[in-house]
This record gives sequence, C-alpha cells and structure tokens, in this order.
Amino acid sequence: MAKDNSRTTMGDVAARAGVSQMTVSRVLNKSGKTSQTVRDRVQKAASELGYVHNRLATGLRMRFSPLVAVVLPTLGNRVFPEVLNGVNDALSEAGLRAVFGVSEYDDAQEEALVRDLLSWQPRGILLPGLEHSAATRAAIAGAVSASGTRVVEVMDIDGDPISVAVGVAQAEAGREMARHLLARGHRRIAYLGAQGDRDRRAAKRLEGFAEALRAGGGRLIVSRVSEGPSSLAEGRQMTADLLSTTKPHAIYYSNDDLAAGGLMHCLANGIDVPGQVALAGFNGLDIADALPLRLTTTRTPRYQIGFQAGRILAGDDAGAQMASVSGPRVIDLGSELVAGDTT
Amino acid sequence: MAKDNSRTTMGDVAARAGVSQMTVSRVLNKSGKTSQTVRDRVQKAASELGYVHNRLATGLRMRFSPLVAVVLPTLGNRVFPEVLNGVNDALSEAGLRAVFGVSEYDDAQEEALVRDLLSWQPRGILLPGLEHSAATRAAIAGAVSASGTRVVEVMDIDGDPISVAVGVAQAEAGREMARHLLARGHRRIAYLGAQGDRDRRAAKRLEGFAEALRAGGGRLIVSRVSEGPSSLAEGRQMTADLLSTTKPHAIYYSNDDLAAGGLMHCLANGIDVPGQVALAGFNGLDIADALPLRLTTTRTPRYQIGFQAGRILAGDDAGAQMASVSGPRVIDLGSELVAGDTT
DNA sequence: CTGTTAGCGCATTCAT
DNA sequence: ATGAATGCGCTAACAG
Repeated sequence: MAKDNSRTTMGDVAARAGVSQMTVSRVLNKSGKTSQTVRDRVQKAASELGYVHNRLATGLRMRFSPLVAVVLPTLGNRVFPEVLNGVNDALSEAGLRAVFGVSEYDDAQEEALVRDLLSWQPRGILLPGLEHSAATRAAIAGAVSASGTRVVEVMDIDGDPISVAVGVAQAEAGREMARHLLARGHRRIAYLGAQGDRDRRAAKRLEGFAEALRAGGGRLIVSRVSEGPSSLAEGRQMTADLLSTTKPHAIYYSNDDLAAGGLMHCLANGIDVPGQVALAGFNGLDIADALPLRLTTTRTPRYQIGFQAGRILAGDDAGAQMASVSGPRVIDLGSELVAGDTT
Repeated sequence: MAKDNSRTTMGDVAARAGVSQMTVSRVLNKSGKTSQTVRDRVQKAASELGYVHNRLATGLRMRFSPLVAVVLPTLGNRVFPEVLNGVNDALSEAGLRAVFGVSEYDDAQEEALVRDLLSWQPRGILLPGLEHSAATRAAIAGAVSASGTRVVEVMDIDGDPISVAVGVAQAEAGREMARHLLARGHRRIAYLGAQGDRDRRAAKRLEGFAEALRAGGGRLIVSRVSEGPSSLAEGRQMTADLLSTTKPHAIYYSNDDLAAGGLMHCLANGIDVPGQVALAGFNGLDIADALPLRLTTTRTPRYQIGFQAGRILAGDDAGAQMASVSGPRVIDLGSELVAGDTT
C-alpha cells in the first residue's frame, strides 16, 4: 500500500515505526546496533508500507554504485551470453548488478558505450579482449584514477591488460590445433572465419595456427573471412563455396557455429568426414558433442571466464586483492583441444 | 585528467568555465537557453576535465531512473539472449539501460529478483510469461501505483497480462503443429520437453497440441519432460531413450534444441526421417535451417518481441501510449509454422 | 543503542 | 540568458 503520488521512503517507515529515519537505515542494512524491539517494529512497518529500498540514493551517497559495467561484442552467438551468465552469477552473489551494452565488434561503438556505461559510476568495468581504441583507454583511465574503477578484460590473454585479463591463450590454441591436424596427416589446410577483421581473438588464433602449420610442413592454402556474424547457415554456405573450387585436407574454422555448418554441408552432400575433408572448430559448444560426428574443437571455459571476472569486479576475493596490488595480471583459465571424429 | 580523489562534478566544470553549475547542466543537457559563447566554454571545460555525467544523481533527482528492469528465465538457450538483444536495442535508442537478472524458471527466484530490480527504481519492468506468484504481482503493483512503473510481459499472450503482453499465441502454435502432423499422416505422436513443469509456455503449446491432435483423430502416446535445461545433447539422449522402447510416427519437441538433438540421433543411427519417424520443434532457430534436413518448426519473432517490449518500456512510441490509456492489452507478433524436411 | 546533522551530484523552481 | 536556493533518499560521522 504505497502512497498515491510519491514513493515510500525510509522517512515514511520511520514515522510509522516511531523511530528516526537513521534507525530504519540501520535496521534495514543490518549495520550498527539496534534493539530487538525496534528491529521488529521497523521490519513490520516496512513490510506494511511495501517499502522498496532506493539503490540510486545509496549509490549516490556511497562513492560507488553497486553496478558493474559489462561490454559485450555481440549477443548473437552462444559464447557471450554464457560469459554474461557467469558474470551475473558472480555479481549476484555479491549483491551487485550488471549494466551492459553491445559493441557489435566495433571500436567506435565500444568507445561510445564505455562512456555511457561509465556514467553509471560502476565500481568496475568488463571489456572483451585486449584491443581498445586510445579514446576508450583514456575514458577508462579517467574513471580508474578518479574513482578506482576496477577493469577486467576477458577472453584473451595474449597481450597487455589494462589491469587484469581473464581468458585463454588464443595464439597457442591455434598452434595446438595446427599440430593436431598435422599429426593426423593433414597438410593442405583452409581457414574460414567471420566478423571480418574485427574479431581480434580469431585473428590471433589464425596467426598461431598458420605459424605452427608452416613449422610442421603444412600449408594454409586459403583463408576466407566473411563480413557478417557467424552462424551455422553461414558456415554451411562458406564451406559449400570453398569445396566447389578447392580440395583442402582440412578446414579450420574460427568457431563451432561455422564448423558445425560445414559438417552439415558435408553430411547433406555425402562428403566423407574426415576422409575427404577434416573439420575443426573452436569453443567447444554443446553442439560440437551432439552432432552425428563429434566435432574436433578447442573447449573454452566461457562461464568460468565470466564468473571469475565477475568475482574480481565484485572485489571480494583473493584474486582481486592480488590483482589490485601487483599491477597488470593475467589469469589463464586454460583451453583444451578435444579430438572428435571430424579430424 | 580527473582530480585525484573525488570525481569531477558539474561544479568543477562550472568553476573552470566561469559559469554556474546550473548553466553547465543546461548546456550538457541541451535544455533551456544558453548563449553560444557559454556553450563553447562549458564544452571545452568539460572535455578538458574528462567530465562524466553522474546518472545516479540524475535518476535520484528526476522521479524515475533511466533504467529498465529485465527478468529472464534463463540465459542458457538462444531464445532469451535474442529477446535481450531486442530489448537492449530499443532501450539504447531511447538512452536507457537494462538491469537484468535470471530467474532460472523458478517462482521464488523470480520474486526475489523482482524485488531487487525494483530497488533501482526502474521506469519499467519486463517479465517472461504471464504466470507470476502473488507476491511478485504484489511487489509490482506497489511499484506501479507508487511510481507508474510500466510492465510488459513477453513471449506469451494466452492469458491476462498485468498491463501489456507482447508475444505469440502458444496454444494455437501447438494446435497448428498438430494439424500439420495430422495432415502429413502422422497419428501416434510423442512429446519431449525440458525444464520440468516450470516452462509454462511449453505446457500451453502441449495442451493446444494434444487437443487438436485428439480432435483430428491422432493420439499423444507418450509425453516426457526432463528436469534440466534443454540442449542438443539432452534432445539426442531423450530421443534415443524414447525410440528404444516406442515407435511413434512423429515426435513433437518443446524446442528446436531438443529437436535438432533428436535429428542428430536419427542421422547418426541411420533412422529415416521422416520415413520412420517425423520430427518437429519450436522457435525457428537458425539451426533448424542449417541441418542436413530442414527441421519443421514454428518460427517466433524473438528479437522483435524484445524490441517491441523495449519500445513500450521506453515509453516513447504510439503503442505505449495506447497501452497506457486503454488498460490491459495484448500484442500478437505472430508465429509461423515452417514445414521443413523432417515431417 | 538511538538521534541529529550534513552532503553525495544533479535538475526544478524561482529570481534576476 | 544565467544564477541561487532547494531537495531527491540515503548513509557516514558524530552526539548523546
């Protein structure tokens, strides 16, 4: 039963309970000492009035809000919702909430987004990857020096983090897959990716992959990257196009969506996998395991990356302490090559 | 270059520009009248100081924050990230942000979550489905009467919305699929679902499905719902279990993940689809189109549902006006049965 | 154990 | 066209 026009405040609760507003604050936050009688009266009054705490006011009064900013490159594949899920779980445990935005893998959008998110005075900010424009870095540096905003970059650990990076070694994952394909006897390899040159993590994997491939006597015979987002349909189409003109021993895809699409093309067209062509993806989505042939891929701990990042941003774990005292740090959560039936 | 200890405020900008704080507010918000000279000086001072607007203070001062609360049942399948994406795009256009939480398809968690999200004084709240506990409804009613919080329920339109519902007719989608299967000559049908009895939308589809099936001379010979989340792997396993003891003409799944998993089982085991068994899903995920056989499914406009809901919550479109003046309303965005190769 | 005072940063209102 | 005063709802710091 809230009042008609203005919302119920601690003052209203206080009046009803016959105590001061400050006492209500103490009871509701379980801070300081309060007597049992007073506590009961306040609780009763609060619930009778349907009192709802105003976190905006709390956030203004305290010097940081219980919000954490989260920048995601996209919501369009399974990877980032999983990261977000991990972040959200970790934040929830600490009584925090995420405000998030999507950059669409675009530096300019990321910059605008970071500025906007910073206006919520978040206690921390999470960014995808280690590459950011100078302006983005400057905006973040401002927040860090002005209010000690925590910064965590996720997914990638190949480079210099602003503060802390939580992720997996991308180039090494690429190298590992190259060595695997070579070991299986594949030499002439094609690469298929998406998101143009904007997906820096994929680019790093490809670099490592190409390097180890050359070192082992293999050859990257073709590399194609579509402009749009990745999807099963796109992977299927790109694979069809590729195989219509080229006969690689294997195809390395920038992720499992594309690879699964490629496998669909092969299944639908009676192309023997891995006899005629081997296929490998990246991420270890559950689809990789459920296909008629288990897809060879690199499993990444996406939920864990988000969860760990969330804990650091929440600021209440050992990792966070270490991170804040010893400067730039890297947390490698490790990836794992899963040899399936497609290579 | 913010000051060392406390963050830069409008007051700091004002001092530097030699004007009053109020003038800075007007310039930065482009409200009221300001002279060109003053505007330039303020803009310059603001950017030199790296000023960041404090939206917490704005939210406290104005009677509602530029936040919208979003409750999602899960982040674990493709559907809700897509809805979230739509919501986020609509809110971004209006300069708003989402604070979200995940209920895990659980009434008690939803209730706690709604209370928590309401403490951000959101101008609106989005909920999944039309079924909510009495306590949840009460908490929302309080916010509505105290501060005119907008409420939009998404996905389902079969029932009484609190205020506005945006989604598709679930029972009718089920009926439509039953008629389709009957038309293709399938009579003995099995149903496979997930999330126990907590996914009310799936339950409604099944109800409509069973009803139309009976009416058309078909028969639901078995119905199994697993407790956990849906996934390809789960669908594959459930299908294997089912077919090991029963030979239905067709299987209707509660969603495409399960159905695609079922198809994987059939492909992997040489079971002819739809010859030996037909398969149908729900949602129209892109996976449905990329499989070796195109999956028969019901396509739902998930992004659009989110986007439309976001616009209403932002409160700046015609739909929203109508919604607020004419009481409970339903916006049917329509689903579409897509006949693929699996039926 | 409880109350009083003050102010977080901003925008509304009223002056000028 | 600009400025001064005021208060949104809350909690830290100090009284008592």
